[in-house]
Amino acid sequence: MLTEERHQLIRDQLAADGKVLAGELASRFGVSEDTVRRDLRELAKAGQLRRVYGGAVASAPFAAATLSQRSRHAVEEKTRLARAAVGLLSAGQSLFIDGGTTNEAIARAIPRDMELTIATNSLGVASALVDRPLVELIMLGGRYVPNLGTCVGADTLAAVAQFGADLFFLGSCGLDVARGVTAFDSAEAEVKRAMVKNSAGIAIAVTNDKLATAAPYRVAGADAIRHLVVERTAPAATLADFQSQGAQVHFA
Amino acid sequence: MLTEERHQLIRDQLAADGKVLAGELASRFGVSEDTVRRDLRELAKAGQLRRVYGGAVASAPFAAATLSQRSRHAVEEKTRLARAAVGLLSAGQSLFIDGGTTNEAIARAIPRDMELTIATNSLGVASALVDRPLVELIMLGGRYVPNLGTCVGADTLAAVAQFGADLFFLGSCGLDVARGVTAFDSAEAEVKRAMVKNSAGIAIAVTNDKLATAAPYRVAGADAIRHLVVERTAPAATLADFQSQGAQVHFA
DNA sequence: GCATGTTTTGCCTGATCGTGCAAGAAACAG
DNA sequence: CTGTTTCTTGCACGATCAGGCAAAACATGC
Repeated sequence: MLTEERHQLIRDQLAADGKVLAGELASRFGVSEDTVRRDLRELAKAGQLRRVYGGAVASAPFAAATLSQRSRHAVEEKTRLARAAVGLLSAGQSLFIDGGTTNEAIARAIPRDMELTIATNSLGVASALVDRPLVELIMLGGRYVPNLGTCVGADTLAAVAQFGADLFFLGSCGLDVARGVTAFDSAEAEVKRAMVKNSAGIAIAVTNDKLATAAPYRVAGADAIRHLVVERTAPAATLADFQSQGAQVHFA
Repeated sequence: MLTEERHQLIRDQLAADGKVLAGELASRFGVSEDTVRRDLRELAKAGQLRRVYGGAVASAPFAAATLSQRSRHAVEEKTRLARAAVGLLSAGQSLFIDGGTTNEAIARAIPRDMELTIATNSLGVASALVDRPLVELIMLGGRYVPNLGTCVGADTLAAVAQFGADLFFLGSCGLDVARGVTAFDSAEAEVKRAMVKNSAGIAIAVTNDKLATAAPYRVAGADAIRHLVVERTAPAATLADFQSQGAQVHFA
């Protein structure tokens, strides 16, 4: 097995799982742990991952948010949501993809052989898409906000205005039938609103903890949601409310 | 068996498997490993594959390119260059940082306690900076080009025009006293020129292999370079030429 | 046919790189 | 605190590499 091959497999697993274990890689590759450690050290030096005791995790922006803050359960759940969300896509579409860990999972779940045009203001989403040769990637620039992992501001709004999407994967901070989709940050909400305006349809993938909650800044009404991707365990009553507003519900 | 025949078979297997092993090819073709190595070397020179220890892999999609296209030595060398380049900075400055592996190394080398405003069109540079709380990061959006790892195009130019920098870390494809700084790609060169225009000073960090070489598209004249960061082993004659054009030379 | 020059190939040599092993240091868990 | 796991460092061995050299294959011109 080529050294290069191992490096690629490590990158792949990092993109998929967000982490790798030194011992596990060693037995999978049939080499000593020392060799794996050397591989990890090199990749870390090249900035492609962050070394931690026992293995490595994806380098920012995934890692910090994906692994340390969230429970493992949430990661798996989001991956499931992402797989279901990707089912809404068809080749040749153009998309807006918003920031947030769920949307990053969606970006990672996009199949490598699907041709798409994707505009995003999230560095995490963009990073997940860089090695998809069939994806035309438009980065929506602007002032980067570390807490959000996305770009916002006047420059971002100007860039959004130049793009039209068939579908918008909206990252949601709060989702309530009465309040609609809401965000915690004013500038963030502004960008989301611009994306809504330039999209033919809106899709939202959320974990249960976001359902029936609201944040200060309004992005869109509940009736604007076309597709809602939720966990199987989502409360039926809440879902029925959204369906009555015209949303299609998809289970992960 | 014709040389050309072998080359075609190698290309075929690369397209199918993504990798080839020197020893395996030798026994399959019934030639010595040396011959296979020569084949691989030629194909690599023509950019049709990427040579690695033990064989070769399909030439690089971005992720692989960033890291491994370069030898271990190059990574270390670039890290050294980066440390020296960071020495040019002082707190409170605003910077343009261009794409390229050397500039990504510079971004990683920026101290965590330094306050800076940084605009970049490179996803790699941006990713390296996301967890630096004191860095105000401006992402220059646009159409993302996988081969370059940067955003280019009209949107990028518009974003560059809105920013002014004290210093511009220019990624150089070719650097020659007569031809100046040159790039391989037309759109890339255009963005670089816009950054040059909006910067008070230009800094370039290069490994020896870029010195005294040129690419098709001109970015700036040699006299525009204020700081040139080079390896200790850089040829003195070449450096003297740049110094006579007004560049300060810094050794890694 | 024959001589000459070029290209290709295999082998050799010294150098480099990747790997596993061992010892000591460091990080973690109880 | 103690014991365990993981990590780094140094070392040795084998695999792989680039460059030089000479023989063989091939092309070219007379």
